[in-house]
Amino acid sequence: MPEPHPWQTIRHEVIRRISERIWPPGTLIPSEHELAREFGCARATVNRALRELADGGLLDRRRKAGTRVAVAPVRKAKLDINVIRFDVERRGASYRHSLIERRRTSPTEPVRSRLKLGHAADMLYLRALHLADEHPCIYEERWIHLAAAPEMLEVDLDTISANEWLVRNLPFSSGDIALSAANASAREAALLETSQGQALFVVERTTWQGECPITSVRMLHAPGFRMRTTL
Amino acid sequence: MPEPHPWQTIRHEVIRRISERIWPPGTLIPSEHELAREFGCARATVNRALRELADGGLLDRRRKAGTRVAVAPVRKAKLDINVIRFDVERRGASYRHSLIERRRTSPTEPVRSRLKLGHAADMLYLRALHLADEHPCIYEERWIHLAAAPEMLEVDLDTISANEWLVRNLPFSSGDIALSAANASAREAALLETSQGQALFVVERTTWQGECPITSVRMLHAPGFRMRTTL
DNA sequence: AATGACGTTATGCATGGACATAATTTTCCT
DNA sequence: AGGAAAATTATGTCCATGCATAACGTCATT
Repeated sequence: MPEPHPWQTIRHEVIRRISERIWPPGTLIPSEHELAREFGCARATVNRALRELADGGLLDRRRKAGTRVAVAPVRKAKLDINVIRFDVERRGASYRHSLIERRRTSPTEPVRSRLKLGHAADMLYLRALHLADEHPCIYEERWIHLAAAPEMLEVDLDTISANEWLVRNLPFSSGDIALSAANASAREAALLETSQGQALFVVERTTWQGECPITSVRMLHAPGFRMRTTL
Repeated sequence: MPEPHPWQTIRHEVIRRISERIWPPGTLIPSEHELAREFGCARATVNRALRELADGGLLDRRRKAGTRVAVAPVRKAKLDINVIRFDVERRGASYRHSLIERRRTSPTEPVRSRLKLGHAADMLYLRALHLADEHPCIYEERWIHLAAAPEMLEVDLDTISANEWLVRNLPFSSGDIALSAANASAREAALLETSQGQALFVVERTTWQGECPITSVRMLHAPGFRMRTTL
């Protein structure tokens, strides 16, 4: 068995002491100096281990005050936001996507406010369906800010999905995501081959390049979809 | 304005070069040695910056092969999993929770398989409502493995929610989360003061201490709930 | 008793050097 | 030509040390 690196060993040992209540929640744990002496390593190595745990929410660290086991841990779960095609293909299904509508227009008021655009703007409005093994799995409605992505007008959206083109060509610097649930409208139900009123998992995402909004999308997942993660 | 630390400056500069397509997706960026020379700092400092970006999915790093700008970035969004009471109180509402049912029993088959328990086990089954300003915001159904948390039998669940007690007293080492959407049953609708069939946001969470399952919970959020995060 | 200055202390970050590891490239042998 | 072995190289990690910074405690002053 290959021996793990020291900082991983330390991290694991700290987790053990916390989960076995050797260091119950709220405990002030030994300083980096003391732990470095205990584990026979440099302080930087202890720091690396403790910093990772603090990032994960298991420890609270403050200068001078020391390091405490978090009392009410705000655990951080990492969600992987992937290109839809990859998710589908990883499940062993064939991927296809189909454009339903493509219109060059001005955004409606709610979209403008979501993108923090005060004025009207030249945008592309898309509606598309993502299919796994020819069954619809996601229906998306998307606004694309043409000032941020003028090349989008030339892209053949039957070959590549807007999402994938954007991700490949406009690596964004920030974005926000909202997850919620909504009842399917009659139109949405028809597209997703389900019935009106069916509960759908909704992902809304807006991405920015610095101050400039790029795209805002609302994705409705077919019934049965579950987003999983670990913590 | 206080000047940020060198590694943050470097991280930011790398993000800039990626988002402005100075280094388009797929580019092999300079080695740590070269960047260290360029920024006039130690290689470890560059390493810290690049490692963070690779963790976030913006860079792909491989020994010898070098560091590339991710082609199809799997962006990582961090979800904060908090104690419900905090979320409610942070919104400026008063929090209360109310126990609906408390039963000591054996788990049903689906619960057993979710907890990876082959045999029957002594468990506590709880149903409870979380209220914000006296309006229901979450209805939860929870199973607690008494072998892992025997003290749970003594806890006054009108004073503290099961979730909060567990989080404070049994810091867990791992867990998994599934997010989905479901239509409200008649009973669920009544509890959440909504109508049957309403789309609800569902969070299912199972936590473990090493190999030993602690608790499995299904939380139904009242209509309008949105889980937000950034990336 | 409240306030403010100051020393102490634990974490945060940086440095420069080193060795480890993985993967590519080159060389050498068959 | 084909394949094995060795050199190369970029990242991964570690160490010892040092300074920077935030915050707690103490003690003197108002």
